[in-house]
Amino acid sequence: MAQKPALPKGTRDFSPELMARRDFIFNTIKTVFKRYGYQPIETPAMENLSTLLGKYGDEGDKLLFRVLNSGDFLSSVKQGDESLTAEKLSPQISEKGLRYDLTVPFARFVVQYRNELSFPFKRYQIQPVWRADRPQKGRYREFYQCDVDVVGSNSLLNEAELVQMTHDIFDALQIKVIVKINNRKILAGIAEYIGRPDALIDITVAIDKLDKIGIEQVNTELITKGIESEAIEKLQPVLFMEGNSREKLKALDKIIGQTISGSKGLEEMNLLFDFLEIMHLDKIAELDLTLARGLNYYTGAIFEVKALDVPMGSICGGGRYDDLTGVFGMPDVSGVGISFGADRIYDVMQTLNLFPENATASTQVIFLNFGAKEVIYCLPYANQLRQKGLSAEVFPDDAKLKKQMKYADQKHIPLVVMAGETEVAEQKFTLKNMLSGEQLEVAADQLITTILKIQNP
RNA sequence: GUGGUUGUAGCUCAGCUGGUUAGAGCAUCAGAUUGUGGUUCUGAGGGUCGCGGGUUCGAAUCCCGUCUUCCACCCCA
Repeated sequence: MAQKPALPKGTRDFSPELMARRDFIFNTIKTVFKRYGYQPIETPAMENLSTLLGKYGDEGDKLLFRVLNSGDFLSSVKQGDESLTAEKLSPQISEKGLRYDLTVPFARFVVQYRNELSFPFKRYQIQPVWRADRPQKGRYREFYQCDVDVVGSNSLLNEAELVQMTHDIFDALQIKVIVKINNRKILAGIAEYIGRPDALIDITVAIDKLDKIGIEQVNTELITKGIESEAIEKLQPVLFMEGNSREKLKALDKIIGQTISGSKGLEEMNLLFDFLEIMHLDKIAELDLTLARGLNYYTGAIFEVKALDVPMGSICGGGRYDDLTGVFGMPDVSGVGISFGADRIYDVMQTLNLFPENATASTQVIFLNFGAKEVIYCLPYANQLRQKGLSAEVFPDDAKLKKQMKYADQKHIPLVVMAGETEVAEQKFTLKNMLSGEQLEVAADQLITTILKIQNP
């Protein structure tokens, strides 16, 4: 019985054409990562739920894909008197989950191999992650992240380097971006200043929506979260703050300069912008106090990158986490990193038509098949081309020339080599340029040099 | 998780207030062209109308459920 082929919700296939473009993105990103001394690692698609749960907040826990235990996973389930809920059943039948991001598995990795790594440890990691979210524009259930992180260094130079790599990558991809930067310590200082340090998360999440829903709705949300009106009143000058990054930092100093975390955060940001100015990166980076970022583990700088010419969620995000390795038993190791969302970058480049034309070309030369004897005549020459570094193929079947030509045409193969009875007898080949349609005859011993000349003029 | 939306050939879509045998374009394959693609002409194949149930003499069409698509919220790359 034939079944309809289909994919799980929110997942996609990638054809050769798509892969050529995706590889273009991955290669660009990788090249930059390596240029700054980062080394690749990979971790499994699955992690134990114990390493995943509780790292991303309640929302994140809900979005984790859980993997059922193998075998008769129900046999050991203990059912009490109370009714069975998914929440109670889940830990009994599932102990593994698909990774939700690359940062937490990396933290696990660092702790596990701490004695073999030399710090600061700089790694990059390009792998898919899974989230059981509802798919929509730019949001998938399986997508690739390209993470760069450095752990074991507190220096703000690392933050500056991440911004610089971000600049290099999007410059190479020709996407115009703005890097928004904020600092959790500043946010904490603000929460402290208005007298609600406990409500940091609620406050930042509400502020994060400022440019989306406006000041009044933000204030409404703060009220529903139980923030007193005097506190909201004290918050207003921060929300209305204007000027460039430096001016904002200066103005903030008057407001939260006295708070412990606030002053620390301001100090960090001033130093970071010093670096960015020296590196001439202050044009693409800006301080954005409304940037909150949900991931719970960030403690210092936070980043988000948005494409300027396309309305789309962030294509890149990251920040500093002072104690992510702490939960795995390795305290006081600070890390900072950023993650590039390859799939969203793809969507941005697709809408802006930024992919280079020749990204799909693969085979450079094809030998048509005129029959058994003729193929034997061609085979050594195809091999010689491959040894010279050209990609060459020989059509496997003795099909009609029309079909073989059509194959070459649709695969965008620029050069076709033909050898039938006549060519074999006269020890030559017929070369056809598929772009111009021109044909020329070449002596067999001249074939390789002629093709090389055409391919690398 | 909440609200809305979509589903007809491989793809993009027509298909009227329910009424004979569900259509088009593109794509595929074959031929015109026995050693020549991208243009043209001719022909052919391809459908449980997402799936399940209901209403009806009769359902692609109306109703319910379910899955899927896309969108908004939540959250996020």
